[in-house]
Amino acid sequence: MNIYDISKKAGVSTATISRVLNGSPSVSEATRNKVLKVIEDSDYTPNAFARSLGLDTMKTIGIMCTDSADLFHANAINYLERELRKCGYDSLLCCTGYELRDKKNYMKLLLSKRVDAVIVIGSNFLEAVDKNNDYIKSAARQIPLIIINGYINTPDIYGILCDEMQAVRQATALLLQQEKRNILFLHANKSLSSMNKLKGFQKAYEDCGLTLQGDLIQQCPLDITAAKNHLHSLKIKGITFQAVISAEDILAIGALKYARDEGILVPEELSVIGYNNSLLAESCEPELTSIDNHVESLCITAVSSLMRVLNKENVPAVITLSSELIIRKTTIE
Amino acid sequence: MNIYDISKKAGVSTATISRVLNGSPSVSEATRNKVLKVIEDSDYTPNAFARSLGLDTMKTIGIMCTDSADLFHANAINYLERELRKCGYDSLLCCTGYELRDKKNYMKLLLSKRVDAVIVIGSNFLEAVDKNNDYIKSAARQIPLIIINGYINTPDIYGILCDEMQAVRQATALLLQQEKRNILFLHANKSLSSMNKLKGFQKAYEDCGLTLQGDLIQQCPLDITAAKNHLHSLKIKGITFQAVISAEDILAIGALKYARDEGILVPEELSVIGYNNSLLAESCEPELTSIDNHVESLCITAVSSLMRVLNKENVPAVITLSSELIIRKTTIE
DNA sequence: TTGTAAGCGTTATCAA
DNA sequence: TTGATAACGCTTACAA
Repeated sequence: MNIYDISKKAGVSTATISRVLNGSPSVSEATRNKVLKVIEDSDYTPNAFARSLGLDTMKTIGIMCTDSADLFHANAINYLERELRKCGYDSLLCCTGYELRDKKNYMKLLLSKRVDAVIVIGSNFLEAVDKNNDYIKSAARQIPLIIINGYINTPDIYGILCDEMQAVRQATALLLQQEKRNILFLHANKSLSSMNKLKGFQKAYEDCGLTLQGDLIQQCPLDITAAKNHLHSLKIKGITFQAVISAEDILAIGALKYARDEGILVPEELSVIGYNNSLLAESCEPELTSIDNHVESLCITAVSSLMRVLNKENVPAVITLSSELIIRKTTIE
Repeated sequence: MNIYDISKKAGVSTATISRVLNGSPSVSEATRNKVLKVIEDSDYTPNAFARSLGLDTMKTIGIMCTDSADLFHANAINYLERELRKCGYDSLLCCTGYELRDKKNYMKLLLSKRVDAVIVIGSNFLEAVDKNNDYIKSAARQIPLIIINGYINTPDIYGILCDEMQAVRQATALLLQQEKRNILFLHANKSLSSMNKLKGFQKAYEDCGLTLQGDLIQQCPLDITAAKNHLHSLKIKGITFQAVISAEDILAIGALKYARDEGILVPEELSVIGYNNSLLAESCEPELTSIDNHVESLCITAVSSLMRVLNKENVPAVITLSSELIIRKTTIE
């Protein structure tokens, strides 16, 4: 059942059918009704492919993330999909995993599907080695490209960021003020996002004129048990710390588990601050002080920026939203 | 830049370009290399719309869920996307929210985009009132339709289920054996999934010949604090219970928070069992005994069933995987 | 092994 | 207000 069939049945041309379908004003009321009636009776659905071919758009935005099961990503996907839908766009989701090769392939795929734009959920997505992000730059030459929580300095790439560096800097400063001199910074990877947080951590030490010992910066897998065990092993090595700031809530949970194992009191003997203010932060015990990066705002801003880019309006290359420290029970007042 | 441009540059016909692009064996090595070289140099990407128009498929599967931020859904989306990709399919994601009206619209939208099939993530998606699922039945007449963790008894709908009823029945039986006579069943909605779990709960009581008091079945919003407060209010009303089984981990976490508030010992005075075995179950304290519904297996099975349906192979209407009780620290041995 | 040309189902331009 | 028809870019049956 296609537009020709309908045109025959209705006794008008395909052009007129198309006009009715697209709400063109230049169709007489009588014709319109006649056509609508026929369409109704035939339960005909226009072929989106043919339509896309002519218009060269499918009204679809590609969303790339490493892992949709990660809580931050899961929330972002949810908000993005909702906002895009409001604007009449579908979301083609790509969970690339962590391999650069796969990320590149997914990007190629999205381009070949001729999505109207790509939104990259940048945390854990961008590589710290700049050259490894070249494929993103090259994609941006073809279609609008928005990065959430990340930025690559290239024309045609728009970054919607939250100020991770500043957030960690303030959180660290808070702990230093409380005379916690040995703070452990725990991260899971060398993503741009992690490195920004680390910078904030280091700056806070500089701000106070304190020297930061190298062994207080630690990396471990993104997993509760891995984080817990990592801290145990540090303790055995004799590395001491009175606080932990982690780049992810999940690592902070590991720190809480470690403290419980060792009988260390939280927050009195060990303060812990997580990042993301995810559901995990409310689930654990004691409830976790965590940095909220305002996912929802990031996503809403990303979509509205994207719409302006698509409309050829002028959009700032970088928009930075502030983060917020949510104080719960793993830090002292 | 289209196939004609490439064909001119390479000095061969568009048919040959197409053959090279699609890996047809009937192209000479020399021609193939020449064409590939030209394609490379021109950084040409085939137009997926034109291709889809001819083939009448975009190799895209629609995924519908209520809320991708829910941990079960987030995991399912991740696994589904990964498995579909392996089979060469993209995923068009729809997070519909909980309104029936919206669900219907999303389904219409997917159909008009001519996806090759739809996978519905059923938990919280299917309505308990059968008639409200009619739009799904009607969609199934047009394209293959797979429901994960849900089933509608209609030809052309395939259900990949985990045995929620049995799982809850066994978990309840375990508690009853431990002389916990008043078990509270806590659920967040009247979805088919919740109702199945409830049935298992009731059956376990029947199995033991015990009568279940109506006020031990409780509903509250899907939220830690809401669950906690709900239990507080029950206590005030004088409703007593020695165990909680919840239809979602998040409600179980609320129960743990309640116990902590009240100084009730878990698991000695109150046993708690969650559902989903999500990350939350490992994050809380004490760590939560929870029913694992094997999301990954569900998704892998769903995709492989779907591929068979697409190949017109014979596929059972219902596949049920067993669930598994993961014992942690909120139940006694 | 390669080329020609029809066909996929729309939309848009131009003419009536 | 309506119709005829080219155009969108690819695949494929058939011919060479």
